[in-house]
Amino acid sequence: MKAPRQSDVARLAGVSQSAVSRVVSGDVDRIPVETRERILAAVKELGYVPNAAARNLRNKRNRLLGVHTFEAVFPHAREDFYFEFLLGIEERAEQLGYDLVLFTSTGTSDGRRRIYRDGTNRLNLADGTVLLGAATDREELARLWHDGYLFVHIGRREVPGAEIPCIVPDYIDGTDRLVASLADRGHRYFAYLRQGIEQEAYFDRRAGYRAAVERLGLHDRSPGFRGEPGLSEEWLDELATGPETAVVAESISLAEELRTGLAARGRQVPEDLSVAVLEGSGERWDCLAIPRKEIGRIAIDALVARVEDPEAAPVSRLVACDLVAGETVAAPRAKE
Amino acid sequence: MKAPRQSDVARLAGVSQSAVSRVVSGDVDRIPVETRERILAAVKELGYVPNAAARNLRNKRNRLLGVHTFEAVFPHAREDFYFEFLLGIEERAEQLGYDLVLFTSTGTSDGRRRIYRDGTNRLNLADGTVLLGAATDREELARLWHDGYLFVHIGRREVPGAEIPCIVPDYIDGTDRLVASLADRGHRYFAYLRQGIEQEAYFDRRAGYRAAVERLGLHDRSPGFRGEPGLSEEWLDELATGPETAVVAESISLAEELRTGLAARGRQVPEDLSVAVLEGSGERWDCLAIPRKEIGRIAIDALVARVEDPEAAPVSRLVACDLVAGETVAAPRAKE
DNA sequence: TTGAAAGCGCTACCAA
DNA sequence: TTGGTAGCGCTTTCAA
Repeated sequence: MKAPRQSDVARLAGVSQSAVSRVVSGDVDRIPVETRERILAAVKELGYVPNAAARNLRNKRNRLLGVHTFEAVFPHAREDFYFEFLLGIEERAEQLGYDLVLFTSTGTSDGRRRIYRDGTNRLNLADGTVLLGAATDREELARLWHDGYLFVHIGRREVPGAEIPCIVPDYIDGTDRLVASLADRGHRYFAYLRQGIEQEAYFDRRAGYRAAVERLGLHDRSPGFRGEPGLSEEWLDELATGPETAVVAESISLAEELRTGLAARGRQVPEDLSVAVLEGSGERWDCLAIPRKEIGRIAIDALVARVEDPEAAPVSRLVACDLVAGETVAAPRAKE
Repeated sequence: MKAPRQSDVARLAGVSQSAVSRVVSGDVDRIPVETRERILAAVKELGYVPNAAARNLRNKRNRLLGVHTFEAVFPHAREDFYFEFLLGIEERAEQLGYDLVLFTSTGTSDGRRRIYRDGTNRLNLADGTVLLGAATDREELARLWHDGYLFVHIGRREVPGAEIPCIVPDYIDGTDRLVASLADRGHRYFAYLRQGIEQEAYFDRRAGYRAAVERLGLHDRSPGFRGEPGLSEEWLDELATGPETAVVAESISLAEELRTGLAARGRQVPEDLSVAVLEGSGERWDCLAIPRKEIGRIAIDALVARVEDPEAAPVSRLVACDLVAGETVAAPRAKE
């Protein structure tokens, strides 16, 4: 019942162990057909299967890619956060013939998952790892990078002193195009609703917004544009009566708050005010769609490229976002 | 940039490699604190992390559990088929400090995943593997079992000549209890709607149904009870007018067909006829709920028990199903 | 064409 | 308490 080794196969076939190794690992060029068939027969008879651990040790390769999420995958998969990424990751890994390791072992009691635990990490089980998720501990990323691990991060993460390879939605360009499409429909007076989150992904949206406003000579006198988060009653009053005809919101919840506030003031979306959202939406908002599945695929490609060519330089990639038409944008209406 | 090994640490700390090994693998009893701290300092300075492949080769253990599904996980996760199982698997693996390998590499062009590919399999990457999914190739299971792999199968699978350890919902008992609960409410005349699927899980439901009918002295003259699948127009006519007051259906789709057919005959569920379903349901059917998450957890426990004690005998486990009350069962009404 | 042998990095046994 | 050393099963070089 013990697993047979190459030496067992070799003995049975009456050849040397190295011959067996050559045959089973497909380096078959210089082995006569007849010998090969004897070996293959012995392999079959004994039910020989190569020992993965030994191969890994020898080859420094695994055909194993890691997926590290900073919290449990499946509870969130349902909420679609990880889900689409994983879809792309799994699909591409399957196409390329890699297996996937889910790093689940380092969960802490608070539900977060760390990379290092007791100064050690298991990422080297895999040939390379995709990191994804919110609120990464930047120290860990920096250390990982310094330790020379092969990884890519989904979502932009800037860490001083390290150059993290990231696959990121191009929020700058996406936001810029979204604003441009509003301008195309005739909007000139804009307002921006900002969240209280200070993170790379939001910096990008703000940069894209500002760029479009300046380039297209649009007007924005909103607190959000000047850096103030949230939506005040005063601004709702302003929006209800002021010159603004289009609002760009960082989140669906802000957009919803806006719609409610406007309704209370007798204003409708999109008849009185057009609203677009800078994140994906299952509902009918006009919005920016993050191509999550594609990002997952690209992350695997980026990783595999480096696994298979260790000389290859780490690269970050921007992935274009789609503009999704909904029912919350219309042409501007002149206010009385 | 090359990963440091124990020998590097040893040199820096001025001790032998075996001392380093002892310290980093926690076998620390007989090492003076002072030495240990020197070693730990060297570990930290070099950023040493143990090589998983080497450990694995040496220890024959990985703290890695495999998950093999017979098709892609994520597309189906959404439909809730794999999802709840995986939730339990992930949760328990995390608690026990194991990582998970998703075997994605053996996808074939038709979307199915095999275990063996070119006579080889990668399951030995993991200490043990949970197999789950529909339509397993029984040959592969038999071979796996013969080759002495450590695995458990979610869902019952009988293979001649092999004794597959399975974690299965207890359909026999669950169906029996469901029928008993109908009988408790006063139902005596039953009908059974059978699918055209011949699989262990359905055999069990049928066995449980038969057992309850016989034990409780109930009546059933339905074709389904006698072995005929589907739901004919004739039977709908019979059910609309006959003595039956309760119907047990193997699937939601059969139950829906029934409801539609009865409605066409002026009969309502549950006023005229109570209906219970032998699978889970997001809707309002009275049904049997498969405790998927718990099964996932138990599968991991069963696997880990054997990983950690190779002497332990493989066991199959039955997991009790819950009866879920819906809106499709009522007390029987005397037919006019 | 074939085989002997040197490691891959680690653990654990045994001797000092 | 410490360290030398023998492998774990495999790949690959080098020599026959």
